[in-house]
Amino acid sequence: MNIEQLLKSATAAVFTDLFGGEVAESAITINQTKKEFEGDYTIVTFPLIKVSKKSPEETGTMIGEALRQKLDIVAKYNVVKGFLNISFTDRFWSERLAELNAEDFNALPANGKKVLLEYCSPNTNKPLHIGHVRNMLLGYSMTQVMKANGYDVTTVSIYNDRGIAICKSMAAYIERGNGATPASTGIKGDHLIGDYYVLFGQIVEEQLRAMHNIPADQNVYKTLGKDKEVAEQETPIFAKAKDLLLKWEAGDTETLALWKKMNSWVYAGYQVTYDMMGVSFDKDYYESQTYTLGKDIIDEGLAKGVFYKRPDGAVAIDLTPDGLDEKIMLRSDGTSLYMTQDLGTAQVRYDEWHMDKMIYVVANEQDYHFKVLKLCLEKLGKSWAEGIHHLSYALVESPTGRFKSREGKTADADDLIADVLQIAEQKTNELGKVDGFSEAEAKALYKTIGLGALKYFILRVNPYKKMIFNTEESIDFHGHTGPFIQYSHARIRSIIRKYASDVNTSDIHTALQPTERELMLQLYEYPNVLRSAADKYDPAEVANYAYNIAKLFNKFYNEVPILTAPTQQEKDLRILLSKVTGDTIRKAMVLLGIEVPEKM
RNA sequence: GGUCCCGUAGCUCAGCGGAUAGAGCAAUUGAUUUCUAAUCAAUCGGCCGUAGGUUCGAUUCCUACCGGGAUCACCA
Repeated sequence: MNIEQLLKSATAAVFTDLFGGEVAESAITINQTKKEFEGDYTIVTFPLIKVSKKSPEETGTMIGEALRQKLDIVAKYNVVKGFLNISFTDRFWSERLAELNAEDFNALPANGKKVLLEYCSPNTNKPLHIGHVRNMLLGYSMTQVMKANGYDVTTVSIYNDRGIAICKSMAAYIERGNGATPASTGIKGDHLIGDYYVLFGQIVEEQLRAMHNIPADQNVYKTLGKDKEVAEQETPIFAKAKDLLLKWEAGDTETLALWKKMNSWVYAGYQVTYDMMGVSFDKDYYESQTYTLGKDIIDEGLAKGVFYKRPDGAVAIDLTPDGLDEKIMLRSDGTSLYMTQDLGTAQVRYDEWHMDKMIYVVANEQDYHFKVLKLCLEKLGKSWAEGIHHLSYALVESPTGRFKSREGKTADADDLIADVLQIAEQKTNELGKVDGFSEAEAKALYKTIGLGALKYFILRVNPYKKMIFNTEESIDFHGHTGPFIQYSHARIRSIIRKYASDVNTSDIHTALQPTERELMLQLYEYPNVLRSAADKYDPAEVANYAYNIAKLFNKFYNEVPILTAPTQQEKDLRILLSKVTGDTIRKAMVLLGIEVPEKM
């Protein structure tokens, strides 16, 4: 039952009876009643007075009285200015509780729609950083949210495994690697390759210093008056990287072997991080296999007159009528661009999956790219293009500004995770929370809590807003945090364990305390939150909801005796309410990829 | 310069047409013979960037401006 819809229809019907005129249901706004007023739901009567021709108070009172008579679930009402506050009966809420327990609101029914969701998609020349963490959390959570909304979701990732970047790592490795491997150095594969990427930059600098006699205390690029990207091109090491790129493209066996070996180390390294984060993909794509895609689409676009060939031979599209610019689709030498590949890859994916929606979880610096991508596909007449959605997320910043890829340990995903786990362990021990736990159980708990803190800290922020990542705060376990919610769940489970007998799940009738009503009302909102999170592509809505439920429960827990309730009926009801609350917290947290412990 | 995104408490964030704008952190105080105090309750803290407009009603929608960021490559 959708209560708000029911109230709307009833209000519209009652309104016509009372005042004659019709009122559109869309003109009726229904909100949850604000805390400081009595009531469950509030009907705003201001918009209705034009037709009712009575004051807001009078209109509200008349509708309230009519609703009370018409619907036996309405216990009482009160009117404050243009607000009609409706209270449902205790019986009504008790029935909802039994209904919540019986129905599995974790998933809305399957809707037969297919979603392809791409996320993570790293460049294989460096380890994952905090931006990827936000990406993975959003991608994973969005996957769960869409599934819970009845979509059939397939997750994919595309590895940018070729190009000049990886060749730089390779060049540095050949120069100074001495055959190092992850096994020989004990360094995680992706970090090892990342180290050589960093080393490449250092070699460039060394060589430039030598070439131009720049003393060690002077900045190379400032002295040269050139950007790094320009200056590096004159160095031998860059020439080597470039040569590797050409050899790679020519299919040189030795180059390909090294490239494969180094990439395999990276993937093994990533896998460790993925496992820790709990993410996985149904299918991996590799740029080395897709980078030539899209030529067909270019031809198609030319044939359809959507694209045109410029005098210099490049293929372009004029998007100035759409407020954008002229965009090159294919280089004058006929080779692919990022856009070319993405057009091609999108088509290939559609041919394979026939998805209704394709969600790309990619940082907001690519907003323009995805706007162009979608627009091009639409102009090419691809009906499926409208299902494309760029889930854009903003930068994660450190309290002192932007995280630079090479400065500060906190930007690195693995370091971040390690920090959070270490602090979770320390704090959990300090509080004696693992007394009586086996070593394995304790370890599992540290992980649950540490990752819960990290994941929640990032997911609770709306994706398109840039967020400040403060390590101190991310591992805070008080207040609006993952561990607070986990703790609430553990408390609930503790009560259920102590209760020891089967929970009475029948429809229990007893007078309700205000906190009980409030909690029930919020629990009943769960499916709405699910829908909204999917519609807005925003897991933060689920995160904030879980917090609100946990907070309400703790209030209830402190105010009302559960196991020692005065009557059996009250006890039964409170146990059931606790159980449903715990279930709801768990379901919501599962959508965020956060585990919830039985004890902590 | 064009386009897009963001400006809400000291800090981190909710709210995005409705009532006296909410949480958490920080600061101060109180609650444990009682179901896990990683809890609860209370105090303190706001011209919702600024100025106009639309509306019965604007933090929320529109316009302009001011701050911050991104983007406008035959890079990815």
